Amino acid sequence: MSWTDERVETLKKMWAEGQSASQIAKELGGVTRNAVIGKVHRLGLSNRVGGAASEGEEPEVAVSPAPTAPPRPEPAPKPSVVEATVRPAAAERVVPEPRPAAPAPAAPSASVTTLPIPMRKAIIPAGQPLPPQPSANEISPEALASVREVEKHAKRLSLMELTERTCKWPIGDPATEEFWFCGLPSVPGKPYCEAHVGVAFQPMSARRDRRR
DNA sequence: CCCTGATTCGC
DNA sequence: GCGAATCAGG
Repeated sequence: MSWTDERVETLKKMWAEGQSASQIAKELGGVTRNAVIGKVHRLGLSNRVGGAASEGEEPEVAVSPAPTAPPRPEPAPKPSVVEATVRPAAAERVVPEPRPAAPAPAAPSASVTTLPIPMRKAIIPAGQPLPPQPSANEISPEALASVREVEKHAKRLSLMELTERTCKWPIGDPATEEFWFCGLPSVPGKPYCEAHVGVAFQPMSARRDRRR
């Protein structure tokens, strides 16, 4: 592969957006991140922003006002399909992506930290109706408990911190602060970790047998 | 170990 | 000019 004008354009664009060299390399294909970095330097667009020089990461918010397509965890095999109970005023939904994640206030018990009693909205997000959530009874109680246990140890990654080797299972309510991605090591080739693969990919028979 | 960018240097 | 190897770091 060679650096055609088009490929260079993609490189410039992505680099400007703050994409990492490896992500750019994947996008372009046929080149390694080293090649991308080498090219970036030759093009003289090294330090992305005037300031900072050293060190590794943290996308540093807002470098570009109009990001094209924010990388999102592939829609992937939907964790448990749905019998979405469309809510009344669900008219203006913007995110059609079905998501797993439990509606329950996550791990309530010990997670109560030391906060007074602020956010009430944290419990009732109101506004945008939540995407269809797989009802708890879609999976066996044991499995559910097991997953909950694992989720306590989740790495709690943000969208930007996800990689091909991190579990992309969302935990919590996207409308609140109580939201993050599992982040544990994903099963090679799968988008989720061992525990979440278990609840995400269920044999049809098992699912049917469990339905009421 | 995973990942990041930076540099070097033979081709 | 190119990019693998290597370095330095989180």
